[in-house]
Amino acid sequence: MPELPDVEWTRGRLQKWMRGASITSARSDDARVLRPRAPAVVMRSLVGRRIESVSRRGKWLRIELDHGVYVFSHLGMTGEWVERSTEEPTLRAERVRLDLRRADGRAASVRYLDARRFGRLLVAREDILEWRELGPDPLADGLRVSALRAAFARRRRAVKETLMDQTVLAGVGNILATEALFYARIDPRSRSDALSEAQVGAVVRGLRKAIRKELATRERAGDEGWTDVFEVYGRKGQACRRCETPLEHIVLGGRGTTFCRKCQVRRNSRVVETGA
DNA sequence: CTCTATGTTTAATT
DNA sequence: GAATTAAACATAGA
Repeated sequence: MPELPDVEWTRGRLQKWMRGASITSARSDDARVLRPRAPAVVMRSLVGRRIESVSRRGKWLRIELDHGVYVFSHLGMTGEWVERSTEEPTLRAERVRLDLRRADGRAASVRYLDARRFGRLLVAREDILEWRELGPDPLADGLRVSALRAAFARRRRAVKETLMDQTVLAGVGNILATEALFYARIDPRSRSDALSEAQVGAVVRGLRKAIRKELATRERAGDEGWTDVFEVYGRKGQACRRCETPLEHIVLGGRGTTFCRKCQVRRNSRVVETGA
């Protein structure tokens, strides 16, 4: 589930479920998700706290409790938060359970599910390093071409890898990077430091378009499931929607990467590589 | 059985 | 030391 649009959608739902409520019970025995601290210790620190707000930077969620306590949640690859009744038994892949008492006296139960357990849940009294090191968030801070171009210029990696670097931009994952580069008509293998101002501008517009599209898909779906329709992600071998050419699939930085070799032009600097 | 997966961290290598 | 690359993590689904 987890890129900026999914996490933002999750933030809204968590806030709706939790704001103003108090935690009556907190349970988890999952040492992996709660790493590096002991589950019982973490859970004990939550009982009795009231939830004030839920915020997000990049792919991190920050649930703000009273007494200056923060719960940081990262969804990893397969994490999700759901709301159930307190009677609902433990769900498949349920790792954390928070039972709540709302302002109106009603009880509710919010669960964190995560099959692969790449996600994390941390409790702290200040912002954690992973949160502080994040680059600008496209929604909270906006995207600025000049700043992004400067960050691009400092890296020699492929533009897709640079886009997914969370210290460059917070929240861009494999889907958003793949889709944005298709909209921008730039080959994902292009070195980020080879892009012109105009090309970085195209990447920024591509990111905005991809983010808006995914947020809209989620909003429209409400509580129902939805199917994301992508331009290129997950469409290896299928026809490019722009020129019908079969889409290419490569591995870049260890991640599957789909693109159109005809529409997406490679932008490389002319500087000769060092070495043989 | 094999391959792939919306992410990040860590060890190894250049 | 900085940068890059591969492997690891854990599980489900095609």
